[in-house]
Amino acid sequence: MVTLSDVAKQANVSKMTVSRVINHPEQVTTELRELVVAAMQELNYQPNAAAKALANNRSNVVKFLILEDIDTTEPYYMNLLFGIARGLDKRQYALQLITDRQKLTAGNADGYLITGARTSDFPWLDQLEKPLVLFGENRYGYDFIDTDNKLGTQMATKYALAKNYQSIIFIGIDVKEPFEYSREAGYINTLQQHAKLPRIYRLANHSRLSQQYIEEHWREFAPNTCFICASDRLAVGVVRGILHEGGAIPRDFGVIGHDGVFLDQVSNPQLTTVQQQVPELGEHLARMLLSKIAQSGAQQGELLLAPKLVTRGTTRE
Amino acid sequence: MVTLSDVAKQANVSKMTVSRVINHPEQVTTELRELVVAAMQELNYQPNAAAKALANNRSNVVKFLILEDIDTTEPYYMNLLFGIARGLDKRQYALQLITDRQKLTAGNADGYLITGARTSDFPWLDQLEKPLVLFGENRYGYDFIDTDNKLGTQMATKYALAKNYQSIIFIGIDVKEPFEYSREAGYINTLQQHAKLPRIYRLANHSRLSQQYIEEHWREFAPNTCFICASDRLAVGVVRGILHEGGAIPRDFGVIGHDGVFLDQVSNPQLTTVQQQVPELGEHLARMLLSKIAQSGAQQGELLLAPKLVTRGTTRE
DNA sequence: TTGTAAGCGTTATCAA
DNA sequence: TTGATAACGCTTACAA
Repeated sequence: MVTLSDVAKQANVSKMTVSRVINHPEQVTTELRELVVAAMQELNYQPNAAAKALANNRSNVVKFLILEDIDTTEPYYMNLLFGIARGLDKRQYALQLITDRQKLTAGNADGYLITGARTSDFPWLDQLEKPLVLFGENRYGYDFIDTDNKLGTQMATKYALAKNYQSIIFIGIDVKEPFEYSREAGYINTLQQHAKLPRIYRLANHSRLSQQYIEEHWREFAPNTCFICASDRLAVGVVRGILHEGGAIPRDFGVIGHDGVFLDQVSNPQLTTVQQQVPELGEHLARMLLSKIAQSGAQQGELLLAPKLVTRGTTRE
Repeated sequence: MVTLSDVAKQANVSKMTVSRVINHPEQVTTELRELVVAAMQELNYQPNAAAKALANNRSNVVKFLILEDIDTTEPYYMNLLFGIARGLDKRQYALQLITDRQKLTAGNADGYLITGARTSDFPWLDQLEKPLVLFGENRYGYDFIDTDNKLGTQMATKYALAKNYQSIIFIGIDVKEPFEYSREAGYINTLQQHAKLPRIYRLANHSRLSQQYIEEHWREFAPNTCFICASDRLAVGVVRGILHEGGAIPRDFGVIGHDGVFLDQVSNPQLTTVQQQVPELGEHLARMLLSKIAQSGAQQGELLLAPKLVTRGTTRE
């Protein structure tokens, strides 16, 4: 294994000069810096993360806690995880996946990424001693990153209006969480701007339930209606319900989902959906946490990433 | 931060005794050991992974390389990842996710977990200097863990026969990989034992293709046929094709998938499928790699985990 | 600007 | 069986 000392010898300088070239290059003269850089390349020097971590009183590990039930976690998290991994990689950070909150404080970590946190979790979040970034909106001042949920449903609703669907109905998820409020708000705002009355139904997030709902209330839905759904799961059920009742998609009925991960593509027809930029969200999560760690816990604020409206088979051309 | 020294003081012993209690407890007398354990608990001692790693010339990091295209990786890997995480956690190991093989040897790691490796990858795998375990069958002597693919299709085929489907057709994935050969072998064996002739069709792994295939060859399939599919994707397409042609599932046509992750449940009707024990596979992967690391790279052999046949709506009661 | 020395928390080695 | 010492590779603090 090539160490700092090896590089130092090769470049005829002290270990410290090599260390400075890596961490504070501006403190080193250009000639020495170039000598050292050349030596590092020649020897293919790979810094030892453990030694660095020990000297810095760090662990170079970040924990990712998923509070939602795994069985229900759709493919979504896979993409998020890859984004996080990409963000951590650049700084040689590794990841620990946690599903049991008890294990969060066991072992070492420099900070925490937490998803699925609800209001009831905030008390124990406050007890944590390491920097923390949430994935998902909250209104209590925790740093977070999320999709711009409001913008997403605004885009979807505007699109449905532009495609001349007369009646626009929102199928929401029956939870009292900020992401759902934001999605509903985007829908309501846009309708109001067009002097239309909102119609919102809320269901647990299962395709079976939304399918059943559509079938049972079929007579209430006139042709020329578009359903804006708070998830692709709900959207898939709505599509099935409409097809089961003999409705024509996309001619008489439009359906727009939300999330845009996997399910939208395997469904038939493929869903028009508000696609979250999941890997990018993950990468920003990692970046925000690392910079919070570097700034010894300083507040980072919030970051909303714009989603993309992907138009496919469940809305008019 | 509580260190070994703190515990040592508290217990009135030397650091080394504390270290031994942790790593070689059999070398310490019972009384001292109890004293030390008590002190560790009282102070809530958490070993410093970085220091341990440095002293052991380890990194306490394992890299997980995914060679397949992420976009096509279904939810499957999420579960695998959680299994791996669980296996690593117990020994305070952290994970780095890699999708770019170039990055595998950048930075530090004590070993590699690799999935999606094909024969063409073996040359560069041989160049790797750290212990390595593959996820997925291979016949070149690399240590690996996989589902017992042959057993899975045997179970599926026997079940179809037991349910009195007369004709049993295999819809395979059109790749030349051991897992596919094993799945086909399980099907062929079982049919031969029942003096029936195998019928195998191979397609790329997309539901659209299998649906299309069924529709285009519909007249070739007599009622009382069961399709054994090499993936849930293919199975979902087969179901759609049958329904589209007006076939009755499960009365006249049975469909059995393979994998049992997510897709089987969101499909309608829910699939009968050969369900892989994915989190367990992940946990065993981690365990095998850690023990290989501990044994400085000793051969670990192969491990096949039995899948479960989950019977649902696409086969007869 | 560069180098020296000490220390981060742990473990292996060797001596008692 | 237990303890003192040195070492792992790096960085901070201080000296030159």
